[in-house]
Amino acid sequence: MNPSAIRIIVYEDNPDLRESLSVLLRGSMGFELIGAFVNCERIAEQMVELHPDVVLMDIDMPVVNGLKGLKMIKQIAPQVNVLMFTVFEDNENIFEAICLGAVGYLLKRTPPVRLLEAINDAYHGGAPMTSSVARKVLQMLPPQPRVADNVSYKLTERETEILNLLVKGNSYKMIADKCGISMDTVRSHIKKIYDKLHVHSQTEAVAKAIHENIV
Amino acid sequence: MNPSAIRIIVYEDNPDLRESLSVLLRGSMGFELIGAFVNCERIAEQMVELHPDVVLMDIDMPVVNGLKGLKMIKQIAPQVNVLMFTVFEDNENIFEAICLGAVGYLLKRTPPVRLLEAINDAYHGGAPMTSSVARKVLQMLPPQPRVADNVSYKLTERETEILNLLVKGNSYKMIADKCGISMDTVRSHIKKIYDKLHVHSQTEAVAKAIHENIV
DNA sequence: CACGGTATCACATAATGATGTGATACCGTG
DNA sequence: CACGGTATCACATCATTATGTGATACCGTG
Repeated sequence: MNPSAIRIIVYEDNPDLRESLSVLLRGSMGFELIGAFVNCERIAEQMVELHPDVVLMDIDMPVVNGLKGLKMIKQIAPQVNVLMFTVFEDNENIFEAICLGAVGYLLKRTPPVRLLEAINDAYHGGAPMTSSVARKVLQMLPPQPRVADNVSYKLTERETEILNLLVKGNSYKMIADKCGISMDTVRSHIKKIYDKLHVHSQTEAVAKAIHENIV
Repeated sequence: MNPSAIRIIVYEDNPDLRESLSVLLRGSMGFELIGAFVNCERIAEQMVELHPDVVLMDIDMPVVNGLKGLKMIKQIAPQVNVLMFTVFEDNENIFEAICLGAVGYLLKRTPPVRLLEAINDAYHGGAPMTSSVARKVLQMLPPQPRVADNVSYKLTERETEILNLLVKGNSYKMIADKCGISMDTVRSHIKKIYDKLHVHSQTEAVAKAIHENIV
């Protein structure tokens, strides 16, 4: 066993592919295959006993599929870098896998050299994925991550500040203290905020602020 | 001019790098360099006159930087695939660029072959980026699309219902009406909700509810 | 059946919030 | 310099919320 090599476990139900991967990994410097399994049934034990650095995880497997396997890994050994490895390039699986904490998403048609690079990247804190997967990930990003927020309601700086403090649960008195102004002034600002947001209570203002503005 | 080649414009202020890129692109089959400029000053005209398929955009340029250039491209010719090309790998720029619609983010240390692949990917609908950039993009994704909500706080049905009404801006009186119970009962429920959520005001409860629970 | 959890209501008090009116002061723009 | 916008404060009043204590009733489980 090579102490400096990246410790890898493969989950893959296809015997041929599993064998090819094994051969590839065993034959490559810096990589050490410490396990290759047909499915994720005993994944929990395998994680604690073998403590891999990187897991190569097929998605479409019988009994316990790769997404469930991923979920289990993240519960038991969240530090493990899991690379999804699949023929499918459909949004649903990609989305799921990313949300569950997979670090990368490779297609099975990835050439061997790239595969090794990807494992290496994953181990060193990267998130290897094909450019087509990356495009799908980009599409998952919220359309325009909040650029124009309070602007639409034209809150002044002070008002924005106070609204933020409100959202964090501060009372008038606490806001007055934190801002170094009197409670009456706080009242005055909040009244103006209500006018601008078209609300009539803290609760509504806070809900609206969280849904549409800052925070 | 090769009609089937990918039409590329490069924006790069460093003369050496610009020259290397030009040589690389001119010498490669399937790629056609249709322009290489020092900055984005005349980017609008260049877009309409040259209609590139892919733009390779340096970020750190004098006068008009790459992010501004990207923004202008997206206004004038949003279909153009813009690849950011930079030495920096800092979150702020990546975030900005992705939000503004850049299709990929390459580091200047990318080997030439990869660069050509990336341009090709970008042209064919991919989003080429280094694995380290991809990791940063993943971190931009919302943590976990809320699966376990009020369950964690073990609110009863009634309490959940009332909390929802609170979030929508209802007063005690309105809630009493809508639920057909007395205000005192509403008070009683809300008190219990506060206990369970560990808060002491409507505002905090609403903020917490929106951030962690239903709604 | 006794017990714990839920839902309901009542009474009481203190704290906080909502709204109104009005005033002073600073700042930048036309 | 006058004006509009912003920020500040004061006084006043009414409404709403927060908290506490206690009671009744229903329901399901052990």
